[in-house]
Amino acid sequence: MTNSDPFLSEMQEWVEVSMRHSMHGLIRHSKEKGFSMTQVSALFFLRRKSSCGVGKMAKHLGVTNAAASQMLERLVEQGLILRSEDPNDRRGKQIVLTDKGINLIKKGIQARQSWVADLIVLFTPEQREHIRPVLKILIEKTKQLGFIHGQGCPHYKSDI
Amino acid sequence: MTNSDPFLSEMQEWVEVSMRHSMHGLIRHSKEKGFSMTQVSALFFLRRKSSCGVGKMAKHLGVTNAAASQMLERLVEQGLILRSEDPNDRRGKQIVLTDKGINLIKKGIQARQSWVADLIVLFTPEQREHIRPVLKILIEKTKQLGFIHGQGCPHYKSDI
DNA sequence: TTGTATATTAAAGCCCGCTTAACTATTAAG
DNA sequence: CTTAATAGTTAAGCGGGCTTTAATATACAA
Repeated sequence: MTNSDPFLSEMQEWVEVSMRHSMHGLIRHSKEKGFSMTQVSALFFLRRKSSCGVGKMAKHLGVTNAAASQMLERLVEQGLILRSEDPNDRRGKQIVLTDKGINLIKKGIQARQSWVADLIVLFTPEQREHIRPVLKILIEKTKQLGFIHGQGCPHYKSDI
Repeated sequence: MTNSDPFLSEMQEWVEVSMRHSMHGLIRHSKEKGFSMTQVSALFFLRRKSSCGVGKMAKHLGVTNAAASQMLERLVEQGLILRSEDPNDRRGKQIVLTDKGINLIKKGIQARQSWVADLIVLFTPEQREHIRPVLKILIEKTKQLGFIHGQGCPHYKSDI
């Protein structure tokens, strides 16, 4: 059960501690604003996709079309998304974020990242310069990973 | 709105990409097993605290005592936690994880961190040796942060 | 003993998220 | 044109998670 690779262990520990702080901020923010994780997940997905149909959203969330349709209806009522007919295929709908929805997401991201501002003041300028190139390569490789996964597993790309 | 500090931006970008992968794994795992985020959050909290009372749990989750009591009852029925009388104060209850609950959490953590194993193979041995000391200091400082926050803000320490 | 504070439980009711099944509307294929 | 296939909505129903309100049990203090 235990890890023999210290590099893996350290990476996992870093993910664990950073996740704890990020989730703290995001969950508290969502709860205060009265949004469920499903709704937040849907909004984050829309932010990445710019626009999508009901079926795409359902696939992303891993629920039926009916469930997605109902959930999106609530988001429309709250003024967070816009749902209009797809001009190319009138069977479909185009769903986009409203300004209100965009602002809500921005607040969510801020809440999720607020601890980072508290963290970085703990580093000296020398430490920062030492950390930066490592961060860059971590980000770069992790993004590659996302791309690879995106091809092999097109459904359920969580954006939270 | 935009960040002038490149170090802050890079740290935030890292949080964003790593969160996406971690949440992907955790949400999918929880959904497959049929557990809500509230339940998962409660189990993670118990894992950190070893044991706690209903009131503590309610404060952690940000809900009323009644809500926490009901949710814990469901976890008892599922065999994930044990709820017994506190011998020191017979008004209270002691809640601890069962082996089944511990195993479920371990699976959740694995699901959350599975992408890390895919990530680290992308690094050369030289890169790993370069990254490791940086990870150590990031972890160390972030843990300090958690401790500071824990004193100023004793409620709502999210463990997810 | 009599309050008073603390902690847990029960009951009623609401909303959310999900499912299945049935339905409408549009597009594509024969 | 008829028949399918596709996209989305609607309705009924279930259970979860939450609240408020009220009831209960224990501990401690005057």
